[in-house]
Amino acid sequence: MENQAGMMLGHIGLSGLSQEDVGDPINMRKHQNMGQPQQDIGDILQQIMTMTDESLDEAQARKHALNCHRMKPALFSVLCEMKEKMALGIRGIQEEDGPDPQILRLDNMLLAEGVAGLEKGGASAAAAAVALAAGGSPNDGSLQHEEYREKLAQIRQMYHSELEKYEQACNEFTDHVMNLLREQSRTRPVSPKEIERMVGIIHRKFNTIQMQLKQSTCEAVMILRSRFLDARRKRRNFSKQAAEVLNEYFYSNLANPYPSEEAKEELAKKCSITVSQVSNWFGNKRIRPAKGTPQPLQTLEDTRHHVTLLTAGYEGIPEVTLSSPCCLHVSDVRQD
DNA sequence: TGCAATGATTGAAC
DNA sequence: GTTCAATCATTGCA
Repeated sequence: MENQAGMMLGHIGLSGLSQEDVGDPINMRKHQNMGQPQQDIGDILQQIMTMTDESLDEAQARKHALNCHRMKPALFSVLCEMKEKMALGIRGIQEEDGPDPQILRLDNMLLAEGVAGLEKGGASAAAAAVALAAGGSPNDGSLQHEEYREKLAQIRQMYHSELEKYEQACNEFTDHVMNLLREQSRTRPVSPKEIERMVGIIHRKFNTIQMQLKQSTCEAVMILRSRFLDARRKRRNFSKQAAEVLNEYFYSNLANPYPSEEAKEELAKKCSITVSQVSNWFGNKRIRPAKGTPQPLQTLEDTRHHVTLLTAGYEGIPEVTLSSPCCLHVSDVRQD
């Protein structure tokens, strides 16, 4: 032990210092290589090394004496400095600055999904978006919409409660470590900078845990989202009334069954479906040959042929003069 | 249960 | 961007 103390003294360059020099770190550095053993410092270290062999009371008394020793601050200051230079400098390089881009990405995603940030708006908007994507109207208050919102709220609640727990644990642990280090700094060289660095390390560790929480929350939201988006294939037939409205438009515009954007919007409103559903319906209707219903006539010749077929076998029907393609129903022709 | 009807999706063409 | 054509997947009926 004594040898170790001697080695330590030599190692940290405390040999050859006067009392005044040791009291003043600047002067101490000046004399670091001067070779004369310094009795006071030696005594202190000697006492530290032998303290473990003493009884608790004796040790406490000695500890107190050491704490009050006039050379103690100087010794700790030098030890801290050496420690800083030898060990902690390497860690300093690894310290990162600025927010982690991955955390930023996760934060943005959670914000967009309505999990992070204020509940109003975000969650509802996300739910509405999913409802729309699933083919429903955002205003229809469908069960799916409600269910999605409910599940999202559950995820949100769990996320916030876990986040709160982590933050609380982080603060508690940081306080604990800081108090511990402050306490220990009375008996071993722990500089405020080292405490600060330790706090940084703890925060980074907790940030990593937080990132994992954010990541798993994002995954949960994605799974939920895909589950509800997959429900899009679970189609519902349009109501009879909606089908009637769409058919009416289609057959009234057989010559040009391509509703304008405005017409689509109006039809969508009338049928309580989305514009894209209207587009889908017309797209399907145009290419699918309807049984027993007239199809769009592309040319004037087609229309004339159609009229000829419809009027065949009927007498007294005036000749129809056509200047453009159109569509006639049997009921249009069979009249007195 | 099989099958036709039908809403939705996808990829190519424009 | 829209439209078409092929296809998928579900619904509803006999």
